Amino acid sequence: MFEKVDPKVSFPQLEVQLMELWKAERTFQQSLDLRKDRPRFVFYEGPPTANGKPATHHILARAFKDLFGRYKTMQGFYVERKAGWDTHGLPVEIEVEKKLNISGKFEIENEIGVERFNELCRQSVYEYVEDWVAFSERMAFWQDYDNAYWTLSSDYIQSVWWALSEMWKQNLVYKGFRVAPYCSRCATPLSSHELAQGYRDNVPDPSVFVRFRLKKDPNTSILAWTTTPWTLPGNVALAVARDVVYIKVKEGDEYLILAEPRLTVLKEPPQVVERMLGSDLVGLEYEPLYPYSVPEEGRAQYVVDADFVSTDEGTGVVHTSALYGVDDLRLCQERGIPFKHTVGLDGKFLPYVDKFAGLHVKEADPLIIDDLNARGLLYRAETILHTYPECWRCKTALIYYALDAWYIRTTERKAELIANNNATNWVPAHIKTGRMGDWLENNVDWQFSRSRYWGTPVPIWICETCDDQRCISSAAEIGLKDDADLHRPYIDAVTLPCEKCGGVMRRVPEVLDTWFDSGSMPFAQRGHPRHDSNLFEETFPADFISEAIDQTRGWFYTLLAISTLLFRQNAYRNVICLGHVVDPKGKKASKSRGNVLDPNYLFDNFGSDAVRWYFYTSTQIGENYRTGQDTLRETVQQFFIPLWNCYSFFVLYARLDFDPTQPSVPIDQRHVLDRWLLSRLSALVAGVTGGLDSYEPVEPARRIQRFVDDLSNWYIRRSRRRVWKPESDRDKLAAYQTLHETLTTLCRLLAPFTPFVADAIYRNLSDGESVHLVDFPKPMPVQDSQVEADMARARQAVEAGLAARDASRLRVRQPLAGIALPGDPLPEDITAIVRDELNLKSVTFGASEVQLDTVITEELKLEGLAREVVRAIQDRRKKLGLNVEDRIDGRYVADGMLARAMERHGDYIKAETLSVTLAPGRDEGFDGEQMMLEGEQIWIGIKRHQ
RNA sequence: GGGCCGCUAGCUCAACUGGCAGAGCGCCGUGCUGAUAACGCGGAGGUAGGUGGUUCGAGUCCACCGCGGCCCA
Repeated sequence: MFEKVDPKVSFPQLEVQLMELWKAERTFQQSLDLRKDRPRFVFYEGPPTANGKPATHHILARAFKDLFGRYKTMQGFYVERKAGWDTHGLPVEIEVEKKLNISGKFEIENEIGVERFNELCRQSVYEYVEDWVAFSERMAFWQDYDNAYWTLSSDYIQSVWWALSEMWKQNLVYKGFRVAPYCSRCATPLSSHELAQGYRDNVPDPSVFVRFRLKKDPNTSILAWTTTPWTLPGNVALAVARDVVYIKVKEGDEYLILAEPRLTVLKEPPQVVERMLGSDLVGLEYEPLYPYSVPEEGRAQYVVDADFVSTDEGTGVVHTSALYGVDDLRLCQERGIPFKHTVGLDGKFLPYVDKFAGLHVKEADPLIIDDLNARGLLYRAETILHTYPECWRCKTALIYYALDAWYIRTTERKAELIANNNATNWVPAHIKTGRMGDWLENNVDWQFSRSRYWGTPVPIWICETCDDQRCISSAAEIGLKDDADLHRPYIDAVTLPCEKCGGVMRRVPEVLDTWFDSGSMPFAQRGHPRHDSNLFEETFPADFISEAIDQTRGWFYTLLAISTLLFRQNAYRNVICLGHVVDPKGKKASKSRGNVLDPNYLFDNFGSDAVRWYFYTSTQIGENYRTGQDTLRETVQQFFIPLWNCYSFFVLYARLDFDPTQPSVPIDQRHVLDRWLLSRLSALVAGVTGGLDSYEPVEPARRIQRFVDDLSNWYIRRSRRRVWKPESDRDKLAAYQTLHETLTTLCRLLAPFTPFVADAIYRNLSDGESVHLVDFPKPMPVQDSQVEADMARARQAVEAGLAARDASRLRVRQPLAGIALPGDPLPEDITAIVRDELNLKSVTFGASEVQLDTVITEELKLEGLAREVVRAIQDRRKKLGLNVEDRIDGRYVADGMLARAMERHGDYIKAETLSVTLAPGRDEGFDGEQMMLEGEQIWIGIKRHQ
C-alpha cells in the first residue's frame, strides 16, 4: 500500500533523500545497463572550465542536457553521458598568478619557473572538480564522472596533436602575424580583458600631420595624420575612403591633398584647386619617408582604399604601418603589401633603422618629429590628450605590435563550413542563418596559438639551421612514452634532428587555444586514433548538444571547424542554443552589481527541480532568463504544490479503500470525468513527445503545467465526492484507477524534466520502482474529442452561471431552481456536472442567452440552510482535528427556519458530515460553538463517535 | 563602430500564416472549500519602447532611433 504523504512536503529535503537513494542503488548505472544493447543516442558534453565554482547559470544548459539524456533513455536509446573537463587556458593561469601574487611572463619564467607554474595550474583545476560533481548531482544532472575526459591528459593531448597534424598534412596550417596590445617592458601581449583594466584618460601624445610627396609631382603632398610618430619609419601605404570627397588645395607654393570634411586642420583658409573622390587617389605612389620599409620585392608606398578610414579626425588619410595596427595588418595582408618589423620585442628600433636604432619607440617620437621637420615633411605637430591603454601591471603605455602567430586556413573551407552548418538543426532556428551564419560568412583564419604556458603545446618543430618545419602527431613520434607529461616545460626540451639538413629542430614556444582542445572532444575523448576508433566512429557525430549562445564563436564553432576540416561534416546534428541567466531587471549577473544568485541557496530554498522547471517553462529557447527569488517562489507555488496536492489527495483516500490489484474498469464504463481526463492525458503524452522529438521543450513543459492545473482544479475538484463517499463502489474504483494511471503517467512525462519529484511520487505509487527505469509513455487509445468538446462547453456554462449568480448576489451554497443556457443540449452526465457546480435543480438548453432563475422558494431556502449547517459542522470537524473517516455525533440548538431545516434535511446533514446521530439539545462532552447562519442563531456541538 | 536577439498589463510571459490584445502572479470586491500553501466569478490595470512608412486593416511587414543582452571590431 502507498506510504502516507506529507501534504506539507519540503522539496529540497525530498531531493536530498532521493539523491542519496540514487547513489546507493546506482539508478543511473541501472538505467544505462537496461539500454546497453539498444541504438545509441549520442550526446556530447561541452566541458566546463574546471576553474571556479559552479554558478546558477551553469544549471541552465545542464538542465537541458539532462532533459534530453533522460528522455531519450526512456525512449529506449542508450545514452552515454561522458563528463568532461576543460582544464587548460588563461583563466587557470590567472587564477594561479593571483594565488602566487605575481603577474606576467617575466615573473612566471624567472621567479616561479614554468615547471612549478604549470604544476600549480594542474593542481588548481583539480581543486574544483569535487564541487562540480556535487553540484551536478544536486541538480540531478546524470553524467559519468568516473570516466570523464580531461583535456590535460596525455591521451587527450595526443589526439589534439593528431588533429592538428591532419590539418598540417592538408596544408591548412601556416605561420603569420597577429597584432595585439603589447607591453614592451613585460614583453607580453595582453588579452582583451587585461586590456580593459588598463585604460587611462587624458594621456598626452604627439599629434602630427605629415607630408607624403607624390612621386609624379613632389610639389603636391598627401597629408596624413598620426599620434604614433614611431610607426612612420614603418610606413608602407596610405589609406583613403573610396567614396569620400578629397580636395587639393594650394597653400603657399605647395599643394596638399586631404578629405573635404577635414579642411579645418589646414593652417590657412583653403584655396581649392581640385576636387576628387578617394577612389581617384587609389594607386598614386609617393616618396617613402624613410628607406627602412621599402621592400626589396613587391610594391609599397602607394594609396589604397580601406573601409576603416573615417573623416571624424585627422585628414581622412590613414598612414599605414603593417605591423603596428590591427587594421593596418589586415589591409596589407589583403592587398599583398610587403612589410617587415622596424621595432623589436623590447620596443626598441632594430639596428637596420640606423637613425633611431636602439631607441625605445616613445623616446624616438620627438626625434622623428624633429627629423621630419628638418626635412620639410612635417606640416603640423602638437600634443593631444586622449584615452590610451597602459599595462595594468607596470603602467607602461602599450603599443600595438604584430607577433608571430599560427593560423588554420579555415577560410579555404568556408563554403564547406557554411554547408555543414546549414545541415544542422538549430533551436532556435534563427541562429543558423543569423548569429552563426553571419559569423561563418565573415570567417577569418583561426589563429590558434597562444604565447602562454598551461595548454596543449603546439606540436610544431622548426629547424634552427634551415627553418624546415614539422608537425608531429603523437608522443611516440618524438620518442616519448604514452603516459609522459606532454606539457611545457618538458616538451620544450625535446629536440628533433632535421631530416633535411641534419640540424636541430626546436618546438615553437606557443600552446594551443583551449577552444582547439574542446573542439577536438568528439575524437579526443576516445583517444582517437590511438585508442578504440570504433567507439569514436559509433559516437560521431553527436545527435544533440546544448550550450548558451556565447558558444557560437566558441565551442559550436570549433566543433564545426575541426570536424569539417577532418571529417567533412559537422560534429552535431541538433543543437539547443540557450540565452543567459540575468537578474530580474534583465541585467547581467556580476559580483560587482551584487546580483549573483547562489545556486545552493536556490537548491536549499526551492529545490533543483524548481530551478530546472523554471528554465523549461519561463521563456522561449534563446531568450534570457530573468531569474530571481520571486520567480522561483512562484514556480513552486504554481506547479509543484498543486502537483503534490493532487498526489497527496489521491494517497489520502486510496490508502483507505483502494485495491490496485482489482481489474481495471473498462474506459467506456467510467465516469465522464474519467474519460475526459484520460483523453486529455493521452493528448498530453502525444504533445510532449512531439515537442521533445523536435527539440522544442518549452511548449511540452507548459502543456504539462496546464494539465496539472486541469487535474487539480477541475478533475479532482469535481471528483472529490466520488472518492470520499464511504461505500466502495465501481465508480469510486474507476476514479481511483483513473487518478492512479494519470499520476503515474504524469510522473513518467515529468521524469526527464523534474527527476526528483517525479521519482518520489512514482515510487510510492508503484511499489518502489524508479520512474527512471521505465519507458516514456505512449499515447493511449482513449482520445475522445466529443467528450473534450462537451466538457469545454460545460466549463464555459459554469463560468457564465457563476457570473450570473455573482451579478444577482446569490451565493453558490443557496440552491436555485434552474438556469437556461444557449446552444444544443449537452449529454446528461456532463449536464449533471454543471448542475452540481452551480447548485441548481435543473439546467436546460436552447435559450438565447444565459437566464438564471433567481426565485428562492421556502423549499430552496431550507435546503440552503442545511448546506450552511453542513459547512459549519465540517468546519468544526476540521478545527477539532478529526480524520476524514472519523464518525461523529452531533447536537444542536436552533429555532425558526434553521430548526425546520435541521429536521427536514437531517439525513442529508448526517450523511455529509459522517454523523451517526444528530439530535436537538446540549449534551455533556460535545465541543460546541454558538454561531450565526443567515441571520439566525444556532449552537452546534460535535464529538467523535465511539 | 558592425551583426544577431529581445522590448506586449505593476511583475513573468502568450497570441499559426497581418484580421476585435490574452494568461499567471500581485491588487480590489465576492463566492466556494473535509486534498490544496489553494480555487471560482467579477473588477481595476495596455497610446504594444519611440518615430515614420506599406496596407481596407500592423503587436505581427519595412525604415530609422532608444533601451537591454550576446558576439565581433
